[in-house]
Amino acid sequence: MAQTVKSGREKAGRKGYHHGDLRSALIDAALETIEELPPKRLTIREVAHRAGVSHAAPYRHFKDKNELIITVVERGFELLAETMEQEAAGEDALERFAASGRAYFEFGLKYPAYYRVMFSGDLLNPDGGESLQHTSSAAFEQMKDTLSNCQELGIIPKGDPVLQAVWIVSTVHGFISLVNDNRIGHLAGDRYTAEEVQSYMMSAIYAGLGKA
Amino acid sequence: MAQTVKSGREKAGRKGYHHGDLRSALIDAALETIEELPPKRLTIREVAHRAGVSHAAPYRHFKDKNELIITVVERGFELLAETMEQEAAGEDALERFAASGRAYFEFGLKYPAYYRVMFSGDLLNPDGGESLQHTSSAAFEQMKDTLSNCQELGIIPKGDPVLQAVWIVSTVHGFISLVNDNRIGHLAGDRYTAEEVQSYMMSAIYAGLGKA
DNA sequence: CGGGAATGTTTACAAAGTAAACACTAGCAA
DNA sequence: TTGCTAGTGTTTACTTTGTAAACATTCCCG
Repeated sequence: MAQTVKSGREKAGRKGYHHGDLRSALIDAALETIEELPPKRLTIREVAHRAGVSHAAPYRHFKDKNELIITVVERGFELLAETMEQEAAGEDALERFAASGRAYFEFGLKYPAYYRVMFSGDLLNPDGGESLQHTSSAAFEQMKDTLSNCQELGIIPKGDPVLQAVWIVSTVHGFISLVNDNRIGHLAGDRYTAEEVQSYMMSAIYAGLGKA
Repeated sequence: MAQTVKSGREKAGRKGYHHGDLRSALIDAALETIEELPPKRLTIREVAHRAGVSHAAPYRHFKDKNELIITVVERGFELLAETMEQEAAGEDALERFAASGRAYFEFGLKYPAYYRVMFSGDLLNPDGGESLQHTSSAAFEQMKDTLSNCQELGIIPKGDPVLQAVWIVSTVHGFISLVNDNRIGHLAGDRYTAEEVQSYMMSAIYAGLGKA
C-alpha cells in the first residue's frame, strides 16, 4: 500500500491550469484521507483539496463520490490479492495456505480503515456493491483453489472447497472486523495479542477442516 | 424486534403541542428507517418527520445524531442477548450452545440493516464505540459461560473459553457480515442456502473446538 | 493557426447537522 | 386562581457537503 499512497507527484506535479494526472492523484488523496481521518471526513472536497484542485474538479473524472470510492476499493482488492499471492509463493502447499492466511490477517489489521472501506459498504450506495463482486471474489477464488490443491495432496480431508472457503473467509474476516471495529479488543486483547488469537484461530480452522 | 419497532403510539399519540413520549417515538422511528431506507437516509430530519415533529425537536432528547444511534444500537445488543438467552433455554448444554448460535445467525440475517448498524461503526463517530463496549460484550460473555459450562460437562475439550469464544464469535459474525454486505452471496449462495452453510459452519466449529 | 474536446474553476443550490432564539404547556408556588 | 419556570417543540439561520451548470483555460489535431 505504501506505494499506492504517495505516488511521486502529488500537488507538486501541477504545471499550469491542468493537473497532469488528476485521476490518480485523487485516488491517492483518497487513500491518504482514509487512513488519516475518520470516515465521515472522507469527502470529495477534502480529497480535491489534497490534490490541490477545486472541489468540483473530481467530477471530471468520477461520476460521483460513490464511483471514486468504488475505484479505491477495487484497488484495495487487487492489492490484497497480490499480497496474498506473493506471500503464498513457497513450496509446501500447506505452508502456502497458512501464509496466505497470515497475509490476509496482516493486511486487515495493518490498514484497518482501508479494510473497512473495502468490506463494509459504509460509504457506498446500496447498489455500489454490485460492481465489486467481481474484484472482491479474487481472494476467495484463490482460497478455494488452494484448498482444492491441498485436498488433492491429501493435506486436508476431502470436502467441498466452496463450503470450506466460505467458512475460512468468514472466520478471518469476522475477526478482523471485530478487532477493527473495536468490538473484542477489550475482551481478548487484555489477555492475548492479536498474533496469539490469530494463531489459535488458524489451528482451529485446520482442525475444523479435518472433521466437518 | 417487532415489539420495538411500532410501539403503540407513533404519531397518533400527540395530543397538543407536546408529544408525550418523543424520546421513544424517535427510537422507534429510527428503527423503522434503518430497515426501510439505505443507511445514508437515516437522518435526524427523517426520523423527526416520522415521529411527526420538527427537525430540531430530537435535540431536546439526544445531544446529537450519534447519541441517538448509540441508543438504538444499545437496544439492539440487549435484544440480541435476550433472544439468545430465550433460545438457549433448553436442558441439554450442547443443545443450548447450538441454539444460541442459531439464534445469533438468525438475528443477523433477519435484520441485516440493524445488525450492520450495530456492528460496523458506520454511522458512529470514532469515539462512539466506547460506550458500546459494555453492552456489546453481553453476547460474548454468554458465549464464554456456555463454553465453560460445556467444558465442565466434558462436552467439549478443555481450553481457554476466551480464545474459543473469540474464535466462534468471529466466525459467525464474519459470515453474517459477508452475507449482509453481499460479499459471498454470489459465491456460495448459488449453490447453498444460508442454512446449509450455517449448519456446515456449526459442525466445523464444533470440530475445530475439539482439536485446537 | 483555429477550433473543438478535455479539464479546471466559479457559482449556485439542496440536503442535513446543529445552534439559537422563540413559543407553548404543564405543574407548582404564592 | 394566577403566574412563574422548566421542559419541550418550532422557527430560523448557519455550516458542510454533494452535485449541477456555466464559464475559463489549455491541449492537440486538422
